[in-house]
Amino acid sequence: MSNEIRVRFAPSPTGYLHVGSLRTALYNYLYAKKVGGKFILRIEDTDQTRYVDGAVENLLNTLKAMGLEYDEGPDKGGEFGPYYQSERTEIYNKYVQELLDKGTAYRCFCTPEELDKMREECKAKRLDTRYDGRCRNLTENEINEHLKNGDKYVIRLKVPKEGEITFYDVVREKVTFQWDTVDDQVLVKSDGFPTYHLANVVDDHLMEITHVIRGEEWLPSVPKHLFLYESFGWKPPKMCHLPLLLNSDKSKLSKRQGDVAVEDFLNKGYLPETLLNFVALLGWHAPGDQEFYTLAELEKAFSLKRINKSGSVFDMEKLNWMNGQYLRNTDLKIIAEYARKYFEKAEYHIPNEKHYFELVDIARNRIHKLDEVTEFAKPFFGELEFSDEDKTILGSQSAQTLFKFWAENIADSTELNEELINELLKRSAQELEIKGKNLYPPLRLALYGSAHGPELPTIMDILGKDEVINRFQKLIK
RNA sequence: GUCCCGUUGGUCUAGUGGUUAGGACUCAGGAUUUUCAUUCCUGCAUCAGGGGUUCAAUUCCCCUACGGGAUACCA
Repeated sequence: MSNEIRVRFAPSPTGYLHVGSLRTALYNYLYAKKVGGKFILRIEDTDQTRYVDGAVENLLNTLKAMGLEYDEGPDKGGEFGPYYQSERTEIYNKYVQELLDKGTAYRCFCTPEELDKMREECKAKRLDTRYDGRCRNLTENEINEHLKNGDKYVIRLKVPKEGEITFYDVVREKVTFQWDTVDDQVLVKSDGFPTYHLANVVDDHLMEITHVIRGEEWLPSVPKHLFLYESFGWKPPKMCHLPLLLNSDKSKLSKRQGDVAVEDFLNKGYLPETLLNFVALLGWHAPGDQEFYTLAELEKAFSLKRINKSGSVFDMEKLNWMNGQYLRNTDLKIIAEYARKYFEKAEYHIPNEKHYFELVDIARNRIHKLDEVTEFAKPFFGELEFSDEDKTILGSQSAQTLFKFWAENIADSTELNEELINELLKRSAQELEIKGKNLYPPLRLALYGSAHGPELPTIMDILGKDEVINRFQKLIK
C-alpha cells in the first residue's frame, strides 16, 4: 500500500446530478488535485428498487460537461474495479460472512411488519426508535430452524451496547456518540444486496480510499462505519463531512423548492464555469476576498481545513449575478458557441456570423442566463409586435415624417454605416426639428419593437440596410 | 421524542483577546449612457441571548434559544 491520497465521489444513480452532489464531487476532485492524489468515481447502485434507466449515463455526461475528470471509474476502468456496486455483491457476501463468523453481525428474521410495529410502540412511548435486538442472540438451533423454513432474513451489525466512541472529523473536529444510541444497522437486505453502510465501507477499504469527503447527512452513520472498520481490522479513512446546501428557508436543498439538477442549470444557460465557481464558494473560502476562480485556481487554493461548519443557502440571485459576470467577461467566441443551441432551438436562422457575434455581444450585457438570449434576439427575427400605445407613437405626425426621411435617405445611400446614421440623426434634429424624446424612442420602437434597447447603429447594422428600410416602410401610412 | 451538528448584516463570506468588524449579492440613492443594460460612486444593515474567564471578549469556556441533519431491508 502506498501513501497516495485517494478520494472518491460515490453517487447513487437517481436520475440526475444534484448541485449538492456537484459540490461534493468538486471538493473531492479539488482535494485530489491539490495533493496530487487520485479521484475515483464509484456508482452506488445497490438499491434495486430505485433503478432508473439511463441514470448512470446521465451522471457521467454531466460530470464530463462540468469538466470534473476522474482517474478511475465505470467507463474508465482502473485496478480497483468494478466501479459499480451492483457488480460487487460476491465481494460483500464474502466480507459479511467474515463478520458473521466473528460474531459482530447476526441474522435477523424479523419481518418488515414486525419492525414497523416495534417502531410505532417506541414512538408511542416517546422512546428512541432503534431495533430492540430480539434476534441478536438467537441460538444456533433457532437460526437453523428459520433457515430450514426458508424464512427471509437480513444481516445486522452487532454494535456495542456500552461506552462511547469519539472520532475526529476534518471539518467537525471532535465528535462523540454513545454506543447505546447506535442502531443495529442492516448490512445485507433480504434480497441479498448490501446496504450503503456495508458496501461503502468495504469498497472504501478495498479501493484504498484515504479520505471520505461527503455530505453532513452521513455524520450520524460514522460510528457504525467505524465499528465495521474495527471489526474487519482495517484502518479507517479520514472523515470529512461537508456542510449542507440549503433552500432559502434553510432546509436541506431539495427539488420541491426549485431546480437542483445540474443539467437543468446547464440547460438554462448557466455556464459550467459559473456553477463550479459558485458552488465551490458555498462552504469553502480561501483567506481574503477573491470570489472569481477558474478550476485551475481552485485546485491551487483549495484546502479541507478551510471548509466551513455551517450550511449555506443556495442563493439564486447571486448565482444569476455571477453568471452575468461570466457571460460578460468570458471570451465572446466561447459565449457565442454556448449560445448557438438556443438560437437553433428557437429556429432563429443566423444569416451572418459577424452579425451573430455582434448580437450575442450586446445580449450578454443584458441577460443573466444564456436561455434569455433568444428573448433578447427576438426583435431581430420575424415580425415586430406593437401595443396600442406603441401604435400611437408610431402613427404620430413627427414619427411619420421621421420614418419617411430615414427610409428615403437610407435607400439613396450606398452603405448603411455608423457615419451615415449619425449624420441622419443630426439632420433629423436640424432639418426636421425632431430631437430627443421624439427622435430616439420612435426610431428604436420602429426597428427593435421597444423604446429601450441597444444603440441605434448596432440595431441597424444587425438588421442590414434592406430590413431597416423595410421596417420603416411598413410603418409609413 | 431521541441522538448529532451548527449560529458574523436578508444571503454568501473575511477577520480578530484591544479593528471605525472587511468584501460580495440583494435593496435604496446618485454619476455615466439619447433609452435600456453595462460600469462606477454612495448609503442601509451584522458578531443569536445569558453567564463566566480576562485589564479587555464577536473571538476562549458553559448554559439557553433558534436552526438543521439523522433516526429505513434509500443512499
